[in-house]
Amino acid sequence: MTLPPDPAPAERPERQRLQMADIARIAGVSVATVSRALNGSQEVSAATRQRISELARSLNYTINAGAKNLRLRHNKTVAVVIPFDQQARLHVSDPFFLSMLGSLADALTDQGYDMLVSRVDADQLENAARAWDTGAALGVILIGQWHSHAQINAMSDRGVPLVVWGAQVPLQRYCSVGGDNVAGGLMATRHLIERGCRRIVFIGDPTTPEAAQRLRGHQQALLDAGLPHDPALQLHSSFDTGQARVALSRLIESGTVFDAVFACSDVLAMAVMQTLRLHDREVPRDVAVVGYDDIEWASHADPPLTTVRQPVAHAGAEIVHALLDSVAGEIVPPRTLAVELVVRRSSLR
Amino acid sequence: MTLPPDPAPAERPERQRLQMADIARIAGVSVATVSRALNGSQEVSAATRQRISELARSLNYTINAGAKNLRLRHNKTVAVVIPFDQQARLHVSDPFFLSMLGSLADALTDQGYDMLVSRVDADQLENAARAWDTGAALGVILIGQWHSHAQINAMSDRGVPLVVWGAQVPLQRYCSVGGDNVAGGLMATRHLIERGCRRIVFIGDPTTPEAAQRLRGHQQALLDAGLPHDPALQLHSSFDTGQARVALSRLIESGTVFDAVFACSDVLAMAVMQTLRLHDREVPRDVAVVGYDDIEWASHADPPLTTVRQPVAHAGAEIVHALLDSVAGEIVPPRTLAVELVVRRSSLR
DNA sequence: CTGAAAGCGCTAACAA
DNA sequence: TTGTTAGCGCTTTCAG
Repeated sequence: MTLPPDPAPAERPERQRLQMADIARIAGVSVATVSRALNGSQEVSAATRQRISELARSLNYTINAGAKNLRLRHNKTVAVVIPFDQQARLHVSDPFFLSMLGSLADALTDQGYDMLVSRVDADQLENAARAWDTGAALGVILIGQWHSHAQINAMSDRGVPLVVWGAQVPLQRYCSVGGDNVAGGLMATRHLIERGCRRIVFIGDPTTPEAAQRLRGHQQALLDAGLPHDPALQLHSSFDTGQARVALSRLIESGTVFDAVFACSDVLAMAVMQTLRLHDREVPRDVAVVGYDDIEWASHADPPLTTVRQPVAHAGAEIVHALLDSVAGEIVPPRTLAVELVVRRSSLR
Repeated sequence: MTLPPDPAPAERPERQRLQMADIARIAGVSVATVSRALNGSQEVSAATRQRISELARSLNYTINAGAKNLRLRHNKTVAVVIPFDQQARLHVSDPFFLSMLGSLADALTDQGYDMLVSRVDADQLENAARAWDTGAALGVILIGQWHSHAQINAMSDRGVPLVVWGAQVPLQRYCSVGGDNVAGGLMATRHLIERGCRRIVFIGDPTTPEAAQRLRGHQQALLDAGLPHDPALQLHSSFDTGQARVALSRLIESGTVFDAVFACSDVLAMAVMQTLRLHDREVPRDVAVVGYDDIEWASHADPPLTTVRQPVAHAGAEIVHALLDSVAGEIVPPRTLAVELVVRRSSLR
């Protein structure tokens, strides 16, 4: 009337891993005592606690997290999902996202949480909650909101604890943490104007909230300086550098005059600089260039790239914090982090 | 004599997530039936199976993975650990490692596995097995072996299912999957020699197994061509570009003559090209440069970088395969993957 | 201070 | 075909 599913002693799938009962037996105590000892309970005598801890350590025994979580009805892992846009071809490979991942890993590790990473097609963002639905993670961090605003709202409404790195947008019912994109765009363009640039190309994909805000800042800076906004100078390009190259080449070939480019990411800026060189435009003499993100490569570029620095290291901690709070049931307001203009040679003319 | 730890109905930590019992109640069947239905058992009538599946889907219910794993005594997540060397300052941020991560994510997802990512200090690599010890993961993938050969052997001896991306070295008791570093070094240097280079600088850290093998290939190529091996041309630099810059600058300032550089990574090669430019050496006219990895940036560099391509996409699948096999108890032999020289402008003189 | 026993959410004999 | 029930590895009341 039971189910000893281990009749043949040769059939066990993944034995060898010891469990609490094993070390209890070896130590000659009950599992309850081992549990208490390993969890540092004061109820157990210091001596046995010590003895059991050492035994466990020497045997490389660690409490089975799954069972513990099940019993305690909680868990210590958070899901980080990288939306992966087929079209934009922006995979995990953008250095900015990579560094974000690193930053999150650090913040999570600091707090004793594990990080479950997955990529999900940006068109099916509802899959992002899978790790939560299955109980594998206590919450979800989304890197970038892309075009999925509505789906994210839906997940949030369903009660999925959720924080997204991205822009703060109207009607958002989830917590976002992001850089101050409007200020970033403003700073970048204002700087260019101060360096004497008058016809500044903007390149990015304003259908994403972040780029849209950067564009807004850009336009504001033009307005502030009394400069006209020429639509011909606004180049649409997703984060894919191929598009950027084509768009910029076309612009140059069309004979349109411009003396600066503000790109929505450093990767884009790199493509811009290469394209300019291809067309014998020298940076910064002929065209000043400003990027966005301040990835490590930016300072080593040739010429070193002026860019808007996103507070990546800080962001990781901030995001994790927000998620943990929202798991605890708090209503966490969106947060906008200050960004900073880092001036290097690419914009000095 | 029991433990209803939910006396106050307002105290429950993270309720709201439904469980099998809930949907069983709603569907008016037993949990066993739900379980069977959701697992696609043939024992349950097609009608109820359908009904229950739809109910679950509409309620966003998903089987709790932790409980299922506990009961089934297995799990579907693998740990990917990125050794993180304080000294080499090589974090997750090297694009090569990033793309490796992406490749693993894809391969794992394809097979229905989750990916738990952690960084561990390369000096305390024994922590890499934590996810396995706690039962959180069924195996561990290590990206790079660095200097921790012995510790990896130890983990493997302990029975931790383990695959490392890296070089195949003598006395290794774990499975490694890696590019053919000797061949890579050979191809790179032979190519340089064919282009007429005679004094070729090698830059890398030969205390890591991978770089050591690339150096071996490099030396072999020199030997094959009857060229002398000048120790002065062998520059030690970890993957940190700062070291590379300093070392190369010194070499130049010392007046040592050279006409090519073979760098152990593309990131290093980038630093090399910048340093050369700083010293008014033109690439490839004055100095030909070959890198290693073929990260995305390489083809967009200025000039585009000749490099040894590592089969990243393929590697992810290969590694996952090896790990799964070794979890299944097979003895998986190390595997060396073919690499390929991609000739671009940086070496054409 | 320690042990016995119940049960976290699930699966699979076994019985009906 | 479906329900009943035991138990995966752990924590924690309650009794000793």
